[in-house]
Order: sequence, then structure tokens, then C-alpha cells
Amino acid sequence: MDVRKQILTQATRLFAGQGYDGTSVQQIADAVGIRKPSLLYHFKSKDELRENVIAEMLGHWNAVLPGLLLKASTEERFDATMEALTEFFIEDPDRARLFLRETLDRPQSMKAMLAKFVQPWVNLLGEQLERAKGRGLVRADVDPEAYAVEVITMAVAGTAVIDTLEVILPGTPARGSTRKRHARELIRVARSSLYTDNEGEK
Amino acid sequence: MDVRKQILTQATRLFAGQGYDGTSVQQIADAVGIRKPSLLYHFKSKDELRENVIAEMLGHWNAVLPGLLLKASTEERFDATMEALTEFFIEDPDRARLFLRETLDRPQSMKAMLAKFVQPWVNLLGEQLERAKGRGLVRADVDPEAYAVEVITMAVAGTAVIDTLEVILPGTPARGSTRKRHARELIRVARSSLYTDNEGEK
DNA sequence: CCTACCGATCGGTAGG
DNA sequence: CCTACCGATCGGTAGG
Repeated sequence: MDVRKQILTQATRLFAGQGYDGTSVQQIADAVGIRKPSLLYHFKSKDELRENVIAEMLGHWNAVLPGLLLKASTEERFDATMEALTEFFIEDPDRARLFLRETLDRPQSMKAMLAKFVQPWVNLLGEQLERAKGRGLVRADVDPEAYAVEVITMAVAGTAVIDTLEVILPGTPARGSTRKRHARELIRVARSSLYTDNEGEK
Repeated sequence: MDVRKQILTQATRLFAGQGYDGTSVQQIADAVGIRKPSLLYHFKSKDELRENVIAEMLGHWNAVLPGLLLKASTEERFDATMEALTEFFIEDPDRARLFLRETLDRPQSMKAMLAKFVQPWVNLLGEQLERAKGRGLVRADVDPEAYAVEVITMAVAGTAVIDTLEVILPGTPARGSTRKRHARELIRVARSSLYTDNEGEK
């Protein structure tokens, strides 16, 4: 029964690209190559399908990020933490778009998810940044949690819209290199606004 | 005939909050207090209404920003430019949400608008940052246009979702102060990742 | 600015 | 996983 996975894949792609309200169950069924009632046999309602799409994304999140974040933060390589976070979204822009749309469309349910899956990590990171501040490693004027929120926003939203915003950038060289240019500058901004001094990383 | 303005106001509010596809003409008519066909007398179609809502936003943009940006950039107060930009969106979060949704929903038409209304300013800013770089005022590793895109993204997206993301921030003091905390850290990040040295601004 | 009404599409169900 | 079908709502029109 991996028609379920096909449905989830197509639903993710369409919800990310056109939004939940802008996507009909019919369109998803067409993309999979089945009839609408067949889709509704696997997922009782459009809303249940949406919940499963979100759950799948949070699954990736929970499988991949904790290891990266924990490792990076215990070593006090905060920039590596930010790079890992950025890569998680850049790897699959649909993830970023879905996340952003869900935040706009269902702020209340997103609040609950953020409280459960993101806040603990931001708090942990915040404490460690606070300590690093005391030791002069991190700038004194940094607001740790607010800083984390800004970087997360920049990573998610930047990745979600960079293909559209690239029209602003003049020298557009090879295909897809705009994403790299975005990623590089994002990391640079995140890093240089955090540390008291450059550590000489390329 | 300021029922037209009422329609535009309610449409802006509802499109920003629920999206274009998530808002029916009926809902907008109800919010204004007229019948659906009456609304469609003022705006021939839902799509024409959307275009007018966007045009109104771009009108504000063109009326307010050029002066601010030109003044700030000729004085080489780039951080003031960024502050002005941030304030433009923070002043009315619906503006940021609408802008973000339009970028997600209609990337092609947004590309055309960006090329016309934003790219010239980013180019100008880019040239000035490049010169400031040569004089050692701005960090050597800054990618001027990419930097501008990151800051714009942070300002727009941050303002659009901060009310939802505030659940991540622990010490939530007074009402609405989360927005100020967001604005302060955004400016700090933008500034400290741009200049070679602190100029001592509070 | 209204009443009355239209065809098309929506999410979803019955029943096999 | 399908055919057949449902009531509700969609954007929009006729006509006044």
C-alpha cells in the first residue's frame, strides 16, 4: 500500500505550491492517478490528509534535527547549528513553503506545534548563548531567543521565496546558484551578528 | 462612494489573514455589510479586487519608501534604510502577510512587481554598499544585494509571523512588546553583520 | 445597491 | 479502488 505515500508526496507538493485552500482533493487524486473517492478511502477527509502531511514533516524534523542541534550546541559551534537548520530547509524548499503557509493559515495550531517541537531547542540554545555571552565569546547585546527566532525566520522564509526574489539579484550566473548565494549570505549574517570576533572560518 | 474603500479595507484584512483562496466574495461582502452582487458592481471580479488590493499596497510603498531610502542611502546611513524598511511593515503587519502570501501564491506576477518596484532600489543600495566596502566602512565579505534580500526577507516574514512565533520566546512581558523585541533584534542583526566596526549607536 | 438565479466545482457518501 | 451521486458553496450574471 504505498499509494498512501504517493498521496502524501503529491499533497505535500501541491499544498506547498498552491496552499491548502488553493488545492482540491480532485487535483491531488489526478496527480496520483486515482479517483477522488479512492483518495478519501485512505484519508477520511481533506483535513486529515493535511494533518498527515504536517505530521510527516515534523517526523523528519524530529528524526534529523535533535542530533545535529545537540551535537552542535554542546560543542558551542552555534554557527554549525544554524547551518544545519538552514540546510534542513534548503534541502527541500517545499518543506519551508509548507511550514510558512501553515504558520500564516493556522497560527493557533502552529503555536501548539512550536511550543512542543521548537521551543525546547530554542530555550536550550538560549541558555548556552547566555553562558557564552558571559565568557565574552558572544556579543553582549545579543538577545539569545530573539536572535534564534530571527535566524529561523530568515532560513525558512528565505528558502521559501528565494526562487522568486532572485529577480532582484543582478548577476545571476548558473542555474540554482542563487540558492547557494542566499545560503552563504544567510550564514554570514547569522555568524557575524553573533560572535564578538571573527574566528577566521572561510 | 467610499464603500469602495471599505471593500478594499476588508478585503485586505481578510486576504492577509486567510489568503485569497481562503476568502470568499461573500465573506468580504458580509464584512462590509452589503450583498455579494453589490460588491461585484464595484469590482467586476474577485481577481480584479485582488489586483486593486495589491495596487493599493504598492501605492503606499511608492509614496513612502523612495524618500526614506534615498535620504538614508545618500547619507550612507544604511542601517537607517533598514530601519525604515522594517518600520514600513511593522506599522501594518497585514501588509507583510499580504506581501508574503502573494509571493507564495503568484510567484510569476510577484517577480514582475519586484523587478519594477524593488530591484532599482536594491541595485542602488548595492552600488553604495560596494563603494562603502572599498572605503573600509562595510565588511569586505558582504554580498551587497544578497544582504539586502536577507534583510528584506527577515523584515517581511518576521513581521508576518512574529505573533505566532512569540510562543517560542520565554519571558513575554507586556502586550505587543514581542514585536518591539523582534524589531530591535532584527535591526541589531542587520547592523552588526554589515559594518566593520560598531559606531556606538545605542 | 438589491432579488433572483446560474453552471461549475467543492468535499464527501453510498454501495459495491 | 471504482461508479454514481449529494447538498453546499463558489464566482458571477440578469434585470431592475
